[in-house]
Amino acid sequence: MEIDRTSVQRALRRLRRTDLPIDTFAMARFLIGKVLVHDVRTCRLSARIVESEAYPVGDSAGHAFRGKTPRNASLFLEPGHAYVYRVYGSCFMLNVTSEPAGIGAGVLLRAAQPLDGIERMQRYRGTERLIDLARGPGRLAEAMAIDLKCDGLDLCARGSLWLADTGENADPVGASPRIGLNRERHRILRFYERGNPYVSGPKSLNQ
DNA sequence: AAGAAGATTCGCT
DNA sequence: GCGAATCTTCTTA
Repeated sequence: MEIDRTSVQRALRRLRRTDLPIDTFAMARFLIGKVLVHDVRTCRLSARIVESEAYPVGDSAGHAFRGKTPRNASLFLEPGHAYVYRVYGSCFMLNVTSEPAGIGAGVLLRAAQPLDGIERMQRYRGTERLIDLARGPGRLAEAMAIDLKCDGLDLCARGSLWLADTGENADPVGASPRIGLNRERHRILRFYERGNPYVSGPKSLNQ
């Protein structure tokens, strides 16, 4: 039977820190099929994560590569914290930290399938098109009301921004080089749910 | 002090 | 497909 992913009657189990892998590669795969939830006032925004990118230790494209600074400090928190930064003047990127405290690494959330709060997301995004609400990291952040206020939040605390497991079986996960990078462009560090139309990037990367 | 680059998006051709 | 928008951070191109 087809699983209904549009119903608000959805079983969302809050992920605890002990549920998370303590490894950047494993975290990037693990997050595919999980749900990102942001409770803003009385409205719940939620979306199923369908695409991620790993920025592991030693990656010269990673923001932690040259050590800890005020901007990237959140990357050095325990696994399951949010690292949010602004790029190109107007876009926010949401990452989930993925290594033990003191080690800077994370996973970028690149695309998601909207579940709850779709009307609100449409307003934030300025478009009705479901497929475009969170397809791309900047769009995902805008749809989910993620900005610098979310930087450093613990996604495993009882806060408004959290991760959930639906209990559904994960679909097959594909891998490819990352998108939009010059450094380390050869590495296979992007993960996506195969065949999911909410995944971003060119078709050639989504086989 | 100034300039380039950047984990992107949107609108136009 | 291409280029502008937009602004913070890091480098000295």
